[in-house]
Amino acid sequence: MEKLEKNYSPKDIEDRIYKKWMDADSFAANPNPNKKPYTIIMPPPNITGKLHMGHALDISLQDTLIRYKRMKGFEALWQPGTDHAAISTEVKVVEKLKSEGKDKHQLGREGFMKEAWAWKEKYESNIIEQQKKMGASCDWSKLRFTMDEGCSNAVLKTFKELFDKGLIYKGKKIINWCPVCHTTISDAEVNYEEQDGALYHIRYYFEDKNVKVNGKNYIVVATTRPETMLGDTAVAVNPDDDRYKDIVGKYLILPLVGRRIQIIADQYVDMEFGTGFVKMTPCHDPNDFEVGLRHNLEQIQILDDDARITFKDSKYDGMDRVECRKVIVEDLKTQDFIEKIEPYKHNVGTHDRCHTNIEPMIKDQWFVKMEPLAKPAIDALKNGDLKFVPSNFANTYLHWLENIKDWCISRQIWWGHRIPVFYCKDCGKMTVSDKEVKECEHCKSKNIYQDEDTLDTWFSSALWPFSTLGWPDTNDEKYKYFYPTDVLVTGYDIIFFWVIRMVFSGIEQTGKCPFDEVLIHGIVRDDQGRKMSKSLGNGIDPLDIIKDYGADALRLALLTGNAPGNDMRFYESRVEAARNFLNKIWNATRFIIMNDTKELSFDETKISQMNIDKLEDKWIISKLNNTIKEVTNNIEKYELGIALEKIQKFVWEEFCDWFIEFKKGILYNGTDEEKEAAIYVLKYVLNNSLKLLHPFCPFVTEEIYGKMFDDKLLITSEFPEYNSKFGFETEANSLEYVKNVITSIRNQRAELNVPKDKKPDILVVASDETVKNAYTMCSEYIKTLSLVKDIKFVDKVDSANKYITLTFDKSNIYIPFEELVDTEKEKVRIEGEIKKVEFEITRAKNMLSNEKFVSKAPEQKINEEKEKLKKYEQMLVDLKNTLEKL
RNA sequence: GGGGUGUUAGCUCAGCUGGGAGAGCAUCUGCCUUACAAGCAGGGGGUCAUAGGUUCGAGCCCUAUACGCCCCACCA
Repeated sequence: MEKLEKNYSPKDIEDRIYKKWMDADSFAANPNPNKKPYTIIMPPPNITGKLHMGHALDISLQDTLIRYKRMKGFEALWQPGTDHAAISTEVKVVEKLKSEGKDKHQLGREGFMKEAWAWKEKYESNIIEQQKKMGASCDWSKLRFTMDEGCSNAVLKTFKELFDKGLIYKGKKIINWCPVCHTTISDAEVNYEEQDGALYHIRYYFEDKNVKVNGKNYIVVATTRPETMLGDTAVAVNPDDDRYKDIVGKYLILPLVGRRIQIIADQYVDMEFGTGFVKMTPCHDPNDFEVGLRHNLEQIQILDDDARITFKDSKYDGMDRVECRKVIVEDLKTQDFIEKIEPYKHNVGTHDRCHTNIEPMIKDQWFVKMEPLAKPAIDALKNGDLKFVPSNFANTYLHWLENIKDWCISRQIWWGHRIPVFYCKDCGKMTVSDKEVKECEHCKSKNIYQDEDTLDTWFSSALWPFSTLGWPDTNDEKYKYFYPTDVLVTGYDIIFFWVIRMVFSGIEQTGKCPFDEVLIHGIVRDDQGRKMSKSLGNGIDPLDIIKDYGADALRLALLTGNAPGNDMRFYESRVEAARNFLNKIWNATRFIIMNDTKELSFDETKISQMNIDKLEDKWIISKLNNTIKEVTNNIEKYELGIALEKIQKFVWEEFCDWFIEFKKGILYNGTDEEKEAAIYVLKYVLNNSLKLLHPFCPFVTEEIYGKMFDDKLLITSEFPEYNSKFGFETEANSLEYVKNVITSIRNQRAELNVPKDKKPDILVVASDETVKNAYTMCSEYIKTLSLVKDIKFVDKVDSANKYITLTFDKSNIYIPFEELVDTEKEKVRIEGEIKKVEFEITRAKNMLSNEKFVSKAPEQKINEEKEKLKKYEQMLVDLKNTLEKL
């Protein structure tokens, strides 16, 4: 066995260990009839930049699960890949080109695509490097990309099938337009931001000067976007609004424009708000658009793709939308059309990628008809085919699906999957195909051209769970074996974007829900609870943390004490604590190696050879055994934070602080046989601890395991199993009793400031054989760990005032600190103890005398209380005795 | 407006199906004890937001209130 450095130093080991796994092909997962499959598909990171803390959490969770399942004997596939991230990437590439003095349109579609692919190559490899640094054990040989050939085939196939079923259609509808990115975006990509604006109250005069309302010959409409009045084609009131019943159907003259528009009645209008009149701009407001359809209103488009005004033969034509607003307001003021202007805060839709205010516009776009697709996705959840962890996210999921609108999937950008629709210049008909198209399928003309638009990025990621596994080839072995996948791990922020779309696409295309469970995690925030963002500059690069503390420490920091679905704050001190823990286990190993002078062999398959005769051996093995059971249980329920806390507690407290301390006496002064036995148990516990820990902090555990256990690989070892033979309940209880004794003596020493070199004999009065045995068997430990010279059993002591008295269940300890005992203080202390015990007795008595408790509580609980009562009553007698003697 | 969620130690958070409140950090005391000062030993610190209710028993379940956060809708 090699020696270990004094301090754990992650940077010396992590890259080397990762290479070791790669060389051994440990991450590979392939269809294997002898094993059960376990599959996680990685949410593909966008190739727009580097990974952030959120990714680090995502990776840590998935890697922990996949490593655990791998060790549990599953053929565990973690399918990696990246996402082309259509608009986001296109924006980045355009920016890059701009900085080089190039222009997208100059380059042309082909030239631009070349640049974009180069970008992809570069950023994809960065991302993969980072994932490897994190310890991600994905099967890299299966790396995929949403625009690779297989995924593209899946997209074409899906488009074609949905089109043939009538679930994809082209239509002129109102959509969200980003004037900067020059593309439509889906409803999900619109973010509403509160902005300061104004509510402009504008007078619209009646055409017929004789018509009056409230004694005036005009009405007042309120708007936040006065420039849109150029596209007004009506004014609406609520049909139940008694104030305006008489004027419905009358005509108004649009100020500045002179257009004749009618007053219509529609339920959409809220009578309570403002004046009760709403101007209708069907082309530039989604609600007005709907009203317009109901009333056959004229649609007048007044904005172009740059959000400049298009209003022929007017001074406004060609003005920017913001500029035009000022001019229009000025003109309205001059001509006395403005009633008033109020400051007004309101929500404005912005593009989530570039934060530009979006403009609703009517355009000819491609849509997915959602209602028929949503229903099976709703059913999947209701049937239990799909589960969320934590379960409350199911509400979010259902609410979205139950209120779903059609999904606009066409984008006016180049980077993405081009819509597989071809138009014939001769017959004018469309050809939709998942194969190469050479001619019009209707008239066989070769005079065809392809739709210029590409698909929403989520269209391809929706297929990710099966497109990565070989679909549409349903005979692909990977698909047959690994699909449907087991769990999807992702943040709650993309349930709408991604999770839902994968579910309905999976059900529609493969007939199966693509995963059984969705494990939702929260956002990693900064130490003040703010979202990490570029604009705030408060982001922490996972790589910086790894450089300082190692990936294992980062993983532990992210996983410890974190509950599914909850946000967490990231503190460097958390990482430090994690690193300290790793150093602890590192040094425990070092201790074992140093004391294993004969380099004894250890065969983990032959536990029966182990000599488990000491009390502390049975105790630690029983503790370990229980830890294994609980931790397994926690991991299976995705309670990784709890699992990790339990392992850490076991390793640090039970193993290091107690067990190793117990064993020091034997290792320093024991016989060879005793030493050998001790080393074996130490190795056994360490071996199992490493296995329990490996899924969480793979590097350091693998490193230690390699040094300790013949250079075998931990990653492919078996996860510990609960062993019913290792209960040892009685022995474990005895040792816990002794621990309590040791702690109590230490406590008194500390309270009284007893110097270390003062080692008294202690007197023990024990009323029970088991207790007495515990003292005898552990006498050496009590002596060493609580600095006691000797333990003497006596029947009683005459006078207590020479002693500090400690009372336990069925035993009392008397420590002769004659000159240190302040009788008065000691009395106060004992009286305090008596009060505590009396409180307990009262509590137990009350419970047991409560008829309802006795008749309704489970028997086990009642017996427990009876036991407690007995124990405390005995202790009370002992304490009172002591007090009397003082 | 609808939905979700939070309020537990000085700070950040755990607390599984209801059965005597936990961790890390911080803090105080004493220790350079030959695995580890990235450590050891010991201590202090909580009316589990408030008010009701269900229950033999509530941090946990129900109702209401207060304050906070998130998501959806997007009233011109």
